[in-house]
Amino acid sequence: MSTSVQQSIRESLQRGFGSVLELPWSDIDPIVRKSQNPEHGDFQANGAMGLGKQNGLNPKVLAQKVVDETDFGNLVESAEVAGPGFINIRLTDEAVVSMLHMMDTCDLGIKPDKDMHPVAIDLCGVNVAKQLHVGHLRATIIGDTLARLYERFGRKVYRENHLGDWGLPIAMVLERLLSENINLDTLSLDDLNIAYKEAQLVAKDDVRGIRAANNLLAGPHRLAELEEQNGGALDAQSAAKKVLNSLQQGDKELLNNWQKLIDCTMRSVFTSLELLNVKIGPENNRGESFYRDKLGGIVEEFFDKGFAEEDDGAIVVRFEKRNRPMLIRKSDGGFLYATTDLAAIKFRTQELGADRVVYVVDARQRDHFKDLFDAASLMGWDKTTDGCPVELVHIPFGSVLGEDKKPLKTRSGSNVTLDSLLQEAVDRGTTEVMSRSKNPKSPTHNMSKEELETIGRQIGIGAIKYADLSNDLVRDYVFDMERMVAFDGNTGPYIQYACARITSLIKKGGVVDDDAIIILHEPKERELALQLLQYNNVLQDTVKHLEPHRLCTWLFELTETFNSFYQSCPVLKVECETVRASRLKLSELTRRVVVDGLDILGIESPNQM
RNA sequence: GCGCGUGUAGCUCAAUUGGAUAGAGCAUCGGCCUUCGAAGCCGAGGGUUGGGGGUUCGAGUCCCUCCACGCGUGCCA
Repeated sequence: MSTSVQQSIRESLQRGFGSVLELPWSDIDPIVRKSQNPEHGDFQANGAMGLGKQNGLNPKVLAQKVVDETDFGNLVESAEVAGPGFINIRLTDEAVVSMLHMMDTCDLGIKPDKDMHPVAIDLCGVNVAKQLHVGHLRATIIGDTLARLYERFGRKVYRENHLGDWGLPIAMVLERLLSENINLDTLSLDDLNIAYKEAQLVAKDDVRGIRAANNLLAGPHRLAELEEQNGGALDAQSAAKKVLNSLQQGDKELLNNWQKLIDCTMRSVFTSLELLNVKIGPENNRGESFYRDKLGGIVEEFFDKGFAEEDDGAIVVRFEKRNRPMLIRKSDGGFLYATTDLAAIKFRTQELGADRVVYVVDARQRDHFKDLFDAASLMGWDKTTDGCPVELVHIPFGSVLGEDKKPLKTRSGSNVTLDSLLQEAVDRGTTEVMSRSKNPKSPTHNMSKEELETIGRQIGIGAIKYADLSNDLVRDYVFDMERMVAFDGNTGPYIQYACARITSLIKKGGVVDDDAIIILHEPKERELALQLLQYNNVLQDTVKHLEPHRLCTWLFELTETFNSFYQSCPVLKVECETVRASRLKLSELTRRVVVDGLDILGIESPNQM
């Protein structure tokens, strides 16, 4: 028997439908779902309506025949036909108990994926000389969570931090700093950031761009951006090009200085990433500079295969299904980010051997990834070298908005840095924990300041991450710190709190008996058991759609279900020893699942709070 | 102009990808602490799913058409 309830029911019904319809059972989808309404049983099968129609049978008659024919073993207590042809199924308590015991292993019933190819995830997207801001928040934590999810299924994951560490922007910063004789060894990221902005301001002579954008009726966002860049000193730009040229020639001293900019940036970045509790370190750095010597070859390859052509001095790749071409080389011979991305996609599929490449990049770059993926498949990089088809996926996430529903800015109108955001969340979490610990009844009452700060940090960071991951990724969301760190409602702290209560309950109850038998007499016990059995399904669903909010919603439901159970079913105070052991075991299983689920979301589970 | 996306309760969001009476949480109102952590539990009110057509046993979900907002739109990343 499989630990996935749904799978077991599905297989039984596949055989049932197969025998009634005289069709190969493996082709049949009985569409088994968890029932929304408890009155309709534990699960329902919706397949009879469609299959009846396809085979010229009355769906209700078909459903009844299937119910009569299907051998559910000891799994099902009742299977009834309702409405236009729903099959409502209620499981036997014995089956629920037995599957729950099977889930009670160290992997919690999650079996490794059969696919042994690695997964590459493009995430974070740091730019050298630029401070992390809210925009990086999503690319980082969504990417890290997807990585953890794949790892939970035993997949090897390459977290690819595709640094913006090469090209004209960096050369401009470097040129500017060197020309002002600034000591690169004592530089702070703030200094760098200022230099970056100044360099951007002076070096971009983009009047033509504004005119073109006006003609094209570009959005206000883009226009503002272009106007900001206007101001044009061409000599600054040519000086920067000289620096870039020397860098590309391999000038030792210059490269040495360039490395200092990267080191300075990454020192600060890794401090933030560590606070964020994401598994991204120096080993994940593989930025634009890594691909710098491959770009010419990439363009050559497109030429060789006849997919590239010259147009107005630039090199473009054209696609049959749309007019918009992809530029892979500028008319001045320089390369673009598209070229680097092509080199990266080739590396990831052909050298790393990934059969899934996931790009966690904001939704505004949809068109770019369409082009990129189509170009990659023209070149045959949509298959690994051992012939496995590669899935290229862009996760287009929405923007983080302020209260005014515009991209989040500080009061003065500048970008909100990630550090300031995280610090505020940590402060709020810590304040709450501290104030709660003043209560003599609180388990945190006698804790040291350091311990309380640790918990405050776990809560604050967990709040931000949960708020981000718990809604549909493609949508923009309004950043509301107040709501995120609230301890009631669908928030990270609510789940952490529920988990802390279970932990302390178990601690108080002494040892959990591994051999205890689970007993389901009370409706709330059964409800909790059924919810726990969904874990496998939810994780598979989450990894299939790459939508963390599915896991979030389910975890919230699980903790709600537990709290409800806990309210009506005494655990430690129940008289009957076997019931006590059973409820303790249910609690322990819940705790382990919540901790595991939160860990996939990159959220810590404090024992007290 | 063209392309892409979004629109669900006062607010913030779900809806098992076409399934049964559209569900949660905040907020509001009403109950439950001398009993395992009340950061909790139980209950109530609140909806023309942006509008209008269509497809079918069944549509928030698919198709068409309007509307509103956002984003993108050839040498930035």
